[in-house]
Amino acid sequence: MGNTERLRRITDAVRRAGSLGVADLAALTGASEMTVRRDLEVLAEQGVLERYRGGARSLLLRGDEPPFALRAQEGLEAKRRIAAEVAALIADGESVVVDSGTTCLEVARALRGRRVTVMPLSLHAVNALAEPSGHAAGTVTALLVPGGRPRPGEGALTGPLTRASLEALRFDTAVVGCCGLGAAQGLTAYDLDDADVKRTAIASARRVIAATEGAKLGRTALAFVAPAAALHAVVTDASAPADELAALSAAGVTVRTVGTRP
Amino acid sequence: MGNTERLRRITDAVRRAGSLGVADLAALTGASEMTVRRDLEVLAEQGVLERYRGGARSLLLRGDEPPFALRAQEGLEAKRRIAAEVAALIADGESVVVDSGTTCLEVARALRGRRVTVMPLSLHAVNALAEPSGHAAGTVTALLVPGGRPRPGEGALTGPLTRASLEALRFDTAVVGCCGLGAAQGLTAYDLDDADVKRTAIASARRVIAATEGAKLGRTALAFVAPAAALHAVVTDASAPADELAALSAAGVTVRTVGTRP
DNA sequence: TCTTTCAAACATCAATCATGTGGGATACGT
DNA sequence: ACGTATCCCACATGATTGATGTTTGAAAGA
Repeated sequence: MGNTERLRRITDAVRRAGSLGVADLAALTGASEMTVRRDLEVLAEQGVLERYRGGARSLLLRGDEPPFALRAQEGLEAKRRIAAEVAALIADGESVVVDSGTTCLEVARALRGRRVTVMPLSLHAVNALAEPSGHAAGTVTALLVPGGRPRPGEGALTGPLTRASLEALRFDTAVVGCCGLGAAQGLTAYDLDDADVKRTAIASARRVIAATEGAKLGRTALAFVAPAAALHAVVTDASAPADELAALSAAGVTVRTVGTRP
Repeated sequence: MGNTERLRRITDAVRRAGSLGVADLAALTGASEMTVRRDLEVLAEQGVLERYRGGARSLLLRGDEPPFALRAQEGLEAKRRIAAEVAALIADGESVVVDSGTTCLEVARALRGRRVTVMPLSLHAVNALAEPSGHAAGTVTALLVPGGRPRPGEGALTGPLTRASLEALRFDTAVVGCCGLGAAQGLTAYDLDDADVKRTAIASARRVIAATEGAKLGRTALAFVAPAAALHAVVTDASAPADELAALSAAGVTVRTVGTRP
């Protein structure tokens, strides 16, 4: 779909300006007003913006995270590389709990077909691992679904059922994503329920790997999950600030950076 | 996709004959050999049959149930009507657990957008209820995902995690499907794990509705789930044998038959 | 070795989707 | 209430995808 780029530009423009007219957006994107309207309808359904007669205003005023569908596209290449590196750290036969989020979704995809037991914490990842992996008979990846209520849009499973599912099991490895990470502030997330799930996942795993884009390093989000010392390894990309990496390393975390180029 | 019909015919022909050549199937379906080969590949991936050089042999020799994708298409109209009737029996605000199986999948679809809390016991139904219902903001249907291991193909969630999820909750209504049902033999299923889940679901609901095609009435499958008296209502279609319906009625079950014609 | 069968590559057709255009309906400002 | 700008509903068009068939070189089995 080539409309993704246009949706992104509309989202950005509206967010930057606060609100914008349909005509402005049509001029900006080069598309017709009708197309812009259809786009706005889509974005309004995703909760990105709110429509009013003549234009739209952004609902993501501040540090709110953009909707899943958009984030999943951004920096896909880097996420894939990070995911491949994480998958390489996981041995056959292991049991792994994989967090929600777009980076971890790629990790789930990278584990598809591997001889491992996986419990993904988001519906997106569940779908990525269920069935369509091909050979229905010779399926080697064992899939475990946790209970919970899916958070709208994210598909992230949360709540007491998720907690109970995690507490009933012990994993070799937990792969967690984050919204912010640093040696000083530890691992943080935007959503309180998510943070709770992450914490429980970390508690039921022997080894914890954080998978995150470099841009998240040094940032802090609302909900505290765990101190940096709770992590055994961090896999990130080359865009990560060097001082943060050094600080994490000094805190005893194994740091792995995947190149931005092949 | 118009290929469904051809897939069904190939499946039937191979099952009837035990094994068949590619040329025979091409002649039977009127399609080219290449298309038949591609179909066989698909069916082999679904575990329906096994390929060998020159043809394929059926893997569903006995009373095994055909794969989910095929069953989901058969009698869709009747299933939709049954599902609509079941949905009409459920009041707004109720919490409902919906069993796995193709008929119950339609029930889940029928509940989409209703102001109810739903816990579906299969991944297919989870996907039918998650997100793409439109308005991300004004989503009224509360979705609860049970834990468990999805049974390959079926997507039916089973095992201790599923059991634990069910035992942690109490529902107003359980909608269960079945592979066999009768006043004498009770409600039965093919799969032992499924039967266990069904039993647990029934135990944690105040009211139990069985939704099933008429053809299942009077049949018996391997695993016993519950006596007919455990059911409060049965919704089926006009193809159900009258004597079975009468016997169920006599056992104190409310019987509802939806017409085959609108 | 030779024949049959298979699968990758290309061509074709239909279906679907994205987009644009016109016209009638609708909402907002005055 | 009126007028105008805006919106949405159809329908048309171009692009993309998916299913099917044909060809052809490779591979399996006799």
